[in-house]
Amino acid sequence: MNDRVVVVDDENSNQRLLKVCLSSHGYEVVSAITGHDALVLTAQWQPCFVLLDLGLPDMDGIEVLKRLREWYENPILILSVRSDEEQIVAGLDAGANDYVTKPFNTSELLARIRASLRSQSPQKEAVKDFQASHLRVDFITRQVFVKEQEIKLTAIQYEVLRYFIQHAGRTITHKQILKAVWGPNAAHQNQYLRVYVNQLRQKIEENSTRPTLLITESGVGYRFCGKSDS
Amino acid sequence: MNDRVVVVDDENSNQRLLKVCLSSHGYEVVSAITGHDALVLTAQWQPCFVLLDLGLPDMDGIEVLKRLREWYENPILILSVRSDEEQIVAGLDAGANDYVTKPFNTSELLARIRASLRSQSPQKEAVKDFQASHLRVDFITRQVFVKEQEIKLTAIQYEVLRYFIQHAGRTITHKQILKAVWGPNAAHQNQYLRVYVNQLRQKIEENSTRPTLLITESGVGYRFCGKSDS
DNA sequence: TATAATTTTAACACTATTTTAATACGCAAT
DNA sequence: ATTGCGTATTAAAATAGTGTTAAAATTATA
Repeated sequence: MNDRVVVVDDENSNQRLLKVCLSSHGYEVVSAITGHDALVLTAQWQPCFVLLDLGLPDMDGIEVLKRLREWYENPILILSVRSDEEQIVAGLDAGANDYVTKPFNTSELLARIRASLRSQSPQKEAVKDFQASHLRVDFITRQVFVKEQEIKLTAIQYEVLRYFIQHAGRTITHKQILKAVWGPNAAHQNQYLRVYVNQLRQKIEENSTRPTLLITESGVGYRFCGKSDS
Repeated sequence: MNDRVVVVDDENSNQRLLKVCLSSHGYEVVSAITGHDALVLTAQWQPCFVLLDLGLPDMDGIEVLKRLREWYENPILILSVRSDEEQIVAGLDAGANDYVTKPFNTSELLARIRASLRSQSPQKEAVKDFQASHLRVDFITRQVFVKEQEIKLTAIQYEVLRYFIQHAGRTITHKQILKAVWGPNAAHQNQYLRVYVNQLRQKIEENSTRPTLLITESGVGYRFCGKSDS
């Protein structure tokens, strides 16, 4: 989850206040002055939420909100001087997650942002699962199965396997995987790899002396063969 | 998508007002007067959201909210006479989706309800208990049974067990559970975990030296094995 | 305030994993 | 066939992680 935010407000003083407040809490703030800018910036910047003032120079704020909601699914919080019921209902029904009236209390605003972010349905995670021939890896539960029989891997064994699977199909140099798993200082410890590749083969290959998944590319590195069936 | 609602408020006039207001908009309302009732009714009635007044006769409202959030995932909106920042932040951070101060405007309340329901699209059935082999946990009463014999857990022991059960099947890193139970500052206190996992094993495992439920994933964390039978 | 219960800290025994080292293997070039 | 190089295999040594217990500190309760 990123920390980017788009703040839409045409008053400079508000922009400054919000920017200070949000960035001091770890958010990366980008400001938009007009409704048009709000739409473009949100599309480009892909923020984790949007703070939207309804009083804009070029467009109706509610209209901007509706246009955003056509494709933007993260929280949108309205910040507005108007506290009348009609406007609040219109804002919420147009797709806002919350409506905060100005002047607002910053700690309340931050809490409302946290609440909105929390209630968001969990994002689709990247690759959850890998399956090829007799091997299955569940990256969520961290379980590895060979022929539907769970096998136990140590922390490093799992990391090595995960790296290979994530780069399945391409040859990975010794240096690459050593850096990825052991860190940059271990980039030349090729022996580590020999040991661990061997351990993995014992566990995941049908015949570890004739590997079909974890192939040696002599002088270069290793290559994990097998596309995920899923 | 059901239309059931639990309204928690100890004042009769508020109860009547909310009941009229909500039922005229298609909701089926059930009322709770006390915090205890709120927990039991929410478990039984499985509402699509809860309206919670914080001033209750038997328990602290925030405490009720936290207890609900241990297993209830649908929206909870706070209705309260207290409009101070401190209380609002506490309520939202305890897991509320919104905080509306009394006296409230009914159409705004309804709009905020719609917004909360919208943002949490797939409704979730509350998991009120867990049962596997010889272990049973009732999340509402916080009772734990081993072979139908109730055992007593301390507050932290219960929190640790609850976190593991609610993430059953997946490997939980030390950091994850430390953050969840002790807070972000304790993310590195692995020793806490060793002690508490050991205590739990003594209480819930048939043979604590050969655990079958709370498995060690060396170098990573722990994994709670066992799917709920229910 | 005294007492009990719980949480935190610390010490030590034990286990698992990682690293190192020694040796064997396979293949290509001479 | 022999040499040389990179790789595979194995096991012992070193390290890191875990289990266990109990005392100290803290918090809750009477």
